[in-house]
Order: sequence, then structure tokens, then C-alpha cells
Amino acid sequence: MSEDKKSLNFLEQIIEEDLANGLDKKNLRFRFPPEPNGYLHIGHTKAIGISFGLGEKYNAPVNLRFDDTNPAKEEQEYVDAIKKDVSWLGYSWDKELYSSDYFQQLYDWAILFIKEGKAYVDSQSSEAMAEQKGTPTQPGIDGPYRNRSVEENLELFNQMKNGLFNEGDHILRAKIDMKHPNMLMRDPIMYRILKKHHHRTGNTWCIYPMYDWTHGESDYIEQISHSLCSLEFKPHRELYNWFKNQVYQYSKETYPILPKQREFARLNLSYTIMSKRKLLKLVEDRIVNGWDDPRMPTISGLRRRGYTPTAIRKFVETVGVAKRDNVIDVSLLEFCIREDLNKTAPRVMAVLDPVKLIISNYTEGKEEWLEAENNPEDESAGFRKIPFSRELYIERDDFKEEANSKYFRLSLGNEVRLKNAYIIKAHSVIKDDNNTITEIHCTYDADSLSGTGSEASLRKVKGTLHWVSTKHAIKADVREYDRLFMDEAPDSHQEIDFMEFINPDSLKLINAFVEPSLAEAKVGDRFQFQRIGYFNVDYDSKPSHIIFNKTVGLRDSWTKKKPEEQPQNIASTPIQNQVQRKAIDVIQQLGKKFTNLPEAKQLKAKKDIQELAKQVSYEELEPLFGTATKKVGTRIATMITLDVLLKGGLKKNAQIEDFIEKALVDNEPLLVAHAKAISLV
RNA sequence: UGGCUUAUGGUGUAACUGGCAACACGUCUGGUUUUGGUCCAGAAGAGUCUAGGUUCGAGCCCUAGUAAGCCAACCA
Repeated sequence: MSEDKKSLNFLEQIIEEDLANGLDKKNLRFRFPPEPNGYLHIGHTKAIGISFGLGEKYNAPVNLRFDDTNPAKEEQEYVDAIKKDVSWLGYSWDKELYSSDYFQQLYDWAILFIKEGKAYVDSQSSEAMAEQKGTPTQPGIDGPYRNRSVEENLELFNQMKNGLFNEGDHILRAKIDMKHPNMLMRDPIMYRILKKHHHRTGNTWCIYPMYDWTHGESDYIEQISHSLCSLEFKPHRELYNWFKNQVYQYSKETYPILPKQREFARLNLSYTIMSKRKLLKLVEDRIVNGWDDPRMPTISGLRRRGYTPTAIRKFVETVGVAKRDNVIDVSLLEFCIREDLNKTAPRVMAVLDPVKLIISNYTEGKEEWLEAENNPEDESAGFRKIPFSRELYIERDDFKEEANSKYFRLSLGNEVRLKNAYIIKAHSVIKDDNNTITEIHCTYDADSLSGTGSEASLRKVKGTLHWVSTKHAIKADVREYDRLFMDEAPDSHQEIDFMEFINPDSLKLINAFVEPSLAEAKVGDRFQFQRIGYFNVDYDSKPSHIIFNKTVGLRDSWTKKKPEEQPQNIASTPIQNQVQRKAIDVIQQLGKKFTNLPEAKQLKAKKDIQELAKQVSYEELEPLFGTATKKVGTRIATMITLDVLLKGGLKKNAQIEDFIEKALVDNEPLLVAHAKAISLV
């Protein structure tokens, strides 16, 4: 009951307002209207979350309506996939509907339009019509068929419907205004001839209605109260309302509610793309292995990758809803899935990059089955047994011959704990001809077994390693994924095609050793491989050949601390670019705080600015001359930078003089002092 | 040369009718820990795009700029 403290997003505010203005809560109704021409992606999840979320919040029905007005692109396969995805996310729709259900009603209304002179048949080529339509900056002109008689229009439209013409011969247009500033209002097309088989209506129609004519009227027929869509449909709203107001005249008794379209910003995720067309290209070009490839931002891809509906819904809820363009950092998505899996995923041990560890003082042939906790976050998860023996695998990364005190893992002469087992100490290594370590020899402390409570078992050691017994471990394939694109916003560049940014190393195949309990893992099961990350069993998996997908790594505050050891992989490059800020930006920031700084720090800041100023061009600096009067610090920083530039040979111009003059008469002595110094240059 | 929309820490979203700019992610400290995870405690980071105006008081209202996005498919 206390959650109503939470502030409402702008859509909820609109609804609350409508409710306050007399809209009956019973009449609240929403819809999610996908076109069945592709798979749903994480961006759609936002739209789904908004409409279905509102349905849940107000206890109102939400229809799932397939916007299937283009038989050329739409297929049953997509309908099935969409239904599966929406259900998987945990939403249930009120009615499953199709725009094609309304073809007859739409046709009947269109006839009325013609009779009232609100629509006409145009018989020009699409090129001719495009020309008459004008451009966003230039009005259109009327075409030659605009004033055909009602009888002729009726006759032609009837013949169109009856298949007497070829595709492209004629279209039906609404008669609105060819000079309208909104291009969508310049006599928009309502029907085109398409002699194609439709996945629902078969061959009964050879004219198909266009989006604008269909979508809004479908909302109206279903008596949707709030029709929510993404921002690019904002210009359509005017046409949406125009059509709506016409049909309302014909059908207000049957359909009293006028739907209201409102628009929100769609979701963008960094390092990926969200266009169905482009995703389709990745599939068709075999960049990925299908729509549900775990690297895809599709819902089916995320599902296969191991994401949970809970995590995805939490993500959508967290990103919020507003009207400005946004790019959400993938780290937020990763946080959401970690948060969920941390609570629910059983812990197991798996070694992805193995090196042999031999415990020389452990009896040969001996084996012990040790107790291991399944999930420290969930007491009810219980315990399991894992086998221990003289020969184990550990991660190659977990050993270094020599290491400094910051290294918590195994090194020669140092102790470390084997998770759920004993404390060991490394003594020597064996290497092959390439100087690669093939075996690590160590001894164990027999009294240090985990959980025994003995003094030795309670000893504190710096690190704990995961391991598997070589004799008992089973082999498994692990598919490790990296981002598909190396650019933060791959499809936002005008000159560079998004395909140029594809990361060639987005899939890594790993032969791993996993603990034997995993032999019983079933498709879809999720685990935490301790100290590594979260993994789930892929559907390619067979009992004899288990395959895991890496969902996401554990948060890692260690690897990023050792830059000298970080491989110079491609994927990290854009991040570095992003972090490297422009000198002028840093100067601005230093300036903001400048006047608040104690004198010593001011001097340092000034030095920093002077240093940075060497990288600044006059073009970058000039806009800062317009800095608000009250932002004295920024003006001082600008002055210091300008000083450096002038000393570097820059000539004074009117803007510079003006900037200095204003500074000379300021109230802030520090600024005046800097301005005085510079005026002598 | 047009129309529409948007502008708040690195990212995203808040800030009720004008009143100390908040929350989450990310970053950085420290503590706990048989996962360098989790958890706990804390820190840094915003002069709210710019310039004016109204007001005791503006992120919010007004005016003018600037920047970004969308709009010219017989796609949705």
C-alpha cells in the first residue's frame, strides 16, 4: 500500500488525469500491437512492460493484437514466437486479435469515406505521387485524379477489391490537404492492391489497408482507451485523430470510446542494435545462428542465454519511461540478471582453463566425497557431495610462480584454500618445452578440511580457489559470448554501416571440466560456476555432451585492477575512447569548482588547466565565452585557457576582447585579476 | 527554407501546485566473507543546454537562441 509513494511516469499521470476528469476506470483498456514480421527484442519488452504493466496496475485488460496488414512480410512463425515470448515474460493478454479481423469493417467505412468525398482513387505511378507530395520543407500539390466523381471512385474501388487491376495500378487515398505541414496529412494512402496470400485471410482480399488507416481504427474497434507507442509515431497522431474522428461519426453508438495515442521514447541498449530489419540481416548473413542466438538482443536470444523473465522485467521497470532519446548501458541489464541469479542459481565448480594440480602428500588412489553448500543465499538449497582426490584441475589464471601481496591466489611457497576442501601450499612446477606450466605440485594440510571446525580448518588464508578432481570431472562445452558490436551505438553513424562494427570474437568455444553432479543438468538449468559467472544448459546439449551458455560473468573487482595484464582485446577499445574525455571538458569541470577551492588547490587547478589548454583549439574555446555570468569559475578557467592560447600565438578578435572586457568589470576579484593579467598580453 | 519533439552527475529516471536537486546502475574507499561474488558502511561525481525575463525564491513559468531526434515507403 505504500508503493503509491513512488512517482508516476508521464503516461501514468495522463491516465490519472483522465480518470480524475471522469473516465470510468472500467473503460481502461490497453493493447500491445506487434507486426508479425520478426522476433521480439529487448526494446519491445519496454513497450510490453508499459502496456501490460499499466494493465496490471489498473486491473485493466490488455489485448495482444497482431498488426498484420502486409501479407508480403508477415508469417505465422512470427506470430507463434511473439506469443511465446510475451507469455514467457509472464504477461497474459485479454484477447488475441488480428488487424485482419477488421478488414471488412475497415472496407465498409472506406466506402462511406468515398461517398462523402473524403477518399478517392488515385491512378498515378508512385513516383508521380511522391513528386506531388512535396518534401518536409515544401508543400505538395493536388494530383489530377483528386476530384474524381463519387460514382467513379466507388466503381474503381470496387474493381480494385474484385481483383480487376494489377498491383500498383490504383490506390485509395484519404482526401485531406496536399499542402498540410505534416506530410502524413497530404492525402495519405488507405488501400493498395496486393495480390498476395495472407497468413490469416488467405486469398479473400487483394486490397490491403495501410498502417495509419488500420491501426487507429483497430484501437477504436477494440475500444482501447490509451494507445501507447514509441516516439517516431508522434507525427502520425494527427492522422490517427483525423481518421478516428471520421469513423466516430459513423459508429459512435457501437463504439463510444475514442482512443488516445501517446508516445514514449523507445529503449536503446549500448553495444547493440534494435532494428528488426538489421537483426534480420544478422540472421540472414549468418553472423549469428538464428533469431535466438544468445548474442542477439531478442527475447528468445536472452532466454537462451539464460536470462530470466524476472530480470528482464526488473530491467524494464528500472529504466523508466520518458520522452527523450536514451542509450541504456548494458551494465544495468547485467546487474538485473546477476541480482536474480545470485538468489536462485545453485553454485557448482567448473574449470574453464585447466592446469593440473598434484597434491604430493595425498594418498594415491584415495578419494573423498566432501560436502558443499548449494547456495549460501538460500538455506533451503541444501548440500551436495563433491569428489576430491590427489589430482585436480584448477584455473591456469589462479596460479603464478611469483606474485606480489595483492595477489590472493596460489603462488610458490604460499597457501590458499581449495573451496570446500583443504588448505594447500605450492612447492614446484613442471613445464613443457614452450615454458608452459603443465603441473603444479603442492602439499595439503590434512587437518584443514572445511567444516570440521578444527583449529587448522579455521585458519585464515588469503584466497580460495575452485577446482575439480581430474578423475571425476566431466567434460563440457562452454560457449562464452562477448558483445556483438564494438561500437556503443553501432547504428547511429550516418557514414559507417553498422555491419562494420561487428565484433569478430563475440563467440568463444571452451572445453571445460565440470564437477560430476552436473551430469544430471537439464536443458535450461541455471548455475553459478563459482568465482566465474552464471551459466545455463543450452538446448543443443545432450546427456552425453553437455553444453553451457555463459549468461554473464560475476562482478569482478580484480581483473580491472591490473591493467598491465589486461589483454588488448578489441572490445575494450571503445570503452577506453569513451573514458578519455576532451581537454576542454575537463577544463570546464575544473572551472566549476574553482572559486570554492582553497588557495593551494586553486594553484594546482590552474596549472592543470594551463596544461590541458595546450590541447584545446580556439574553436572549442569560443563557445565558453558565452558562459553565464554567475558561473565565475568557468569564466576563470576559460580566461586561463585563453591566456595560454594567446601566448601560443592566437590573435585577439572582437569576441575575445568582449569576453575580457566583461570580466574586467565583474564583482569577483579573482576573475578580474585573471582578466587584467591577460589584457596585457 | 518547414513542422513536431526533447534537453537534469558517466548512464537512466525523479523532484507534487515554483521552496535544501533525489533514486538506481556505474566508479572509488573501508568492513564482513571458505566465491576478489553476495552483504554492510561510506565517498566522489550536477551549478539542471545558453542568454534574458517574471518572482522574496525558477530544474519547473515566459521570451529568444543552441544542440539532438523524428517527418518526403503502395512498411509498421
